[in-house]
Amino acid sequence: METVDKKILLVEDDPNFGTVLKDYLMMNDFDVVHAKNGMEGFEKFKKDNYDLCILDVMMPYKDGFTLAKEIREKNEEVPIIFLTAKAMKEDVLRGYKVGADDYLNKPFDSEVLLMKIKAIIQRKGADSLADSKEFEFQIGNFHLNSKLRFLTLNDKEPIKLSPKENELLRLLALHLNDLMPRELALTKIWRDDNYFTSRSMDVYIAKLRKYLKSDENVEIVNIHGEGFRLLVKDQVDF
Amino acid sequence: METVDKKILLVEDDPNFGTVLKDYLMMNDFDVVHAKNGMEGFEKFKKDNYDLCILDVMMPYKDGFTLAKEIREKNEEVPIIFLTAKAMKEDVLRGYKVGADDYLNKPFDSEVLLMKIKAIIQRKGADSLADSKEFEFQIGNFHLNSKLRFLTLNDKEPIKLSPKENELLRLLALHLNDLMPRELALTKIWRDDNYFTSRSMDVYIAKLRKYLKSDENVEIVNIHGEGFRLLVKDQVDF
DNA sequence: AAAAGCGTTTAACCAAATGTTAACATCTCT
DNA sequence: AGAGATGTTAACATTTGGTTAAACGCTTTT
Repeated sequence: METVDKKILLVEDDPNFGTVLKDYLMMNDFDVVHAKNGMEGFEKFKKDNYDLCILDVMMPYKDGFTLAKEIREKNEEVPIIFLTAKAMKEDVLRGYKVGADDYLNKPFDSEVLLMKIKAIIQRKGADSLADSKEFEFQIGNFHLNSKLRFLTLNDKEPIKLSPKENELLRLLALHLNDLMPRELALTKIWRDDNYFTSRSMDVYIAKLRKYLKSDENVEIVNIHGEGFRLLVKDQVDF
Repeated sequence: METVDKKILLVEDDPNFGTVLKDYLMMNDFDVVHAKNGMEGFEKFKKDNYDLCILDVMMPYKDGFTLAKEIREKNEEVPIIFLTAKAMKEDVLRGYKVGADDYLNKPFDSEVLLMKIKAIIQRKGADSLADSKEFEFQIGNFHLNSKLRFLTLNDKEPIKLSPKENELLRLLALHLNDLMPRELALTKIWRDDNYFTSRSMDVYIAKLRKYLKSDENVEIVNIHGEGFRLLVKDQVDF
């Protein structure tokens, strides 16, 4: 699933600490944008989509809480972790009130931060893709580029997909290992849910199965009366 | 779904601390089940469905990490918070590795814990609102995914359930250890309460019993003239 | 303009999954 | 004991899905 590195917004005014932390996170395969204060942090936040925000509490011009509140107004979902030097109880409570996901006291262990980041992103990650404009998917050993309508297995010659094949596989990939309801595909792709469109969809499922057959760990399974499930066996986590 | 209190499993061997914490949480409108050790905690976990687990790390017989791992095998979703007296880095990392959602060092501020609990439960709730997380159940050693219509026992091959089997088991699980009235299933699932639907339901009860037979601690008992009760017995208690 | 290529739909047939009913055995309550 | 409720199994009916191939419509090629 992890086609693209997770994007982190780091807002930290201490240039030394900020740079070290940024480098450390980048070494661990995160895509980090570093803002030097609350203002800049908010500007950067508005310009891009982040998977996580790490905010220093004590900052000039605009403190971490205020920034968090502004971020929450724009986006209720994005996880927020606070960094703070002082561990005042009031601060901690205030942090959770503005919707923090976690809280870390400086100095902290970088490995611990990393674990927290992974834990938090992993939990959030699952369904945030649901409506995004993602067009690249990893499906077992396959790679689907649904913009170019290519399905590639390792270094084999890419399979060209027809528009319907592509849309259907993309919908399945968006619900990877989960149910993709029949009705969803019919309304989204065929724009009509009746006997014939449903039969047509089955024909396309058969076509996709034929393509996917060359990786035995990938399978489209039917859930009778409900829909289909694009299943990837033998999954490895990071 | 009804607005029922959130159910918390608290596993803490220190009787004083455990009781105080339980009372505090209950005062704050949580439904708390208190287990005195890891074994008991796991038994309790299997017998019911919880919104959150709070596990002490240092416990006799079975420590919090081991317990967390067992819980994770049964349920990948339920949030876990660790309590620990010592704040060893290795422990913290180990906790996150087994899928912790948070970590607290004793002594901690109860208000902070409350905030964390609320943040975590809220976060989970938001994530799963899209497809309403009301479809995963723990039934003894079984795990029911009523969205994918799977009934899984430990690492065995999942049993595929038919729509009616699934709906019926789900209704029973919603009333775990409690009466599930005949009439409820008939009106909700069969949409008609007559002689034939009632016989049909009995056929499905028989099918479910056959599936559930492989865990002798799980049983569907009849309450003559009233309905059925999905019962999870305890195996160990000390 | 006819032929060929392509994506899609329709049709037909078969296989699998699901649900209902009937028949009979057993249990529970009075 | 006896009536009604429940348990179990199997036959049967129905619904849904899988597959193949032909038909259709559209665009490009000859």
